[in-house]
Amino acid sequence: METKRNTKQKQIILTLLKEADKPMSINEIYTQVVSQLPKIAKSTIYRNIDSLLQQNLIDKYHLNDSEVFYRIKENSMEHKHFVICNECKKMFDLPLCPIHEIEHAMEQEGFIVEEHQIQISGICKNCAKNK
Amino acid sequence: METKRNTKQKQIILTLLKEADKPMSINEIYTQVVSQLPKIAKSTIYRNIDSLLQQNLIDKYHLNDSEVFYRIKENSMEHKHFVICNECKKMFDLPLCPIHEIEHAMEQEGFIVEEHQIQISGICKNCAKNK
DNA sequence: CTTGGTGCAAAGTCTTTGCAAATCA
DNA sequence: TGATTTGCAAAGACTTTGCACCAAG
Repeated sequence: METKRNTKQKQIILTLLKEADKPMSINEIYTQVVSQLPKIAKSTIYRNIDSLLQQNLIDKYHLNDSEVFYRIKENSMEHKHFVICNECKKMFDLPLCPIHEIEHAMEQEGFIVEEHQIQISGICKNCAKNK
Repeated sequence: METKRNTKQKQIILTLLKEADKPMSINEIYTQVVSQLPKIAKSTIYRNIDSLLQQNLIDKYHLNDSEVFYRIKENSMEHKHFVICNECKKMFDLPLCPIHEIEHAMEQEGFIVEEHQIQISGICKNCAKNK
């Protein structure tokens, strides 16, 4: 089994994702990290993100139809989904997760659910107001 | 307002998606269409898919973490989601949609839901059996 | 006819990979 | 020290665009 080293680059990325606690794109991550580590390569971001995905420390999301986001995993007790505003692109927590009941129904039919994601988009309160 | 022509290429793509009635990737679409129209360019597929999305005749999905799929829209009465098997990559219909109740809750908080998608993946009955 | 669509090739994006040098353990 | 990770540059994969020609309305 391969060993995962704890490099400065990886620590910074992980800390960033922890403190953001919201989904971030590769570019957002890169821009932030560059300010602390000016010489970091984008490929290092990609490689560390892959590594963190393998280590199950982060999740991957498609929150709108073209961008990929990554977010720190919760204490496994907290289960979170997100909603994105099509106007301001801000993300909001989804207050509840309606999948579990469905999972139950599906597992009775023999399908083993491993992962699920929900994507909801629309217009947030604030943007709706300013229209 | 721009006019949308009904070209042979577009008709073939639309018919293909209608008959498949499951999400297809650009490559799947291309491979199928080429057998009927050997000279078609992949860019024509992309452009027609964009056009069909604009016309609201098809939907775009990310059903696994890297591929994009397109599927014909239902008679607007039928509202469908899909489940994908991580083993055989087959897709199955999701029997019900649990989003509407959430939408309601969200709209009471001022968020206007425009779109939603659900992605569930796991192991289907058949693949689980063969393990 | 007139305008939008097509095929082709080239250009853009985003992501991955090869490699020598650097760094962690 | 020994092996993984880094930065850089180059290669890949996927998607978009420019343009001359074609075809739908």
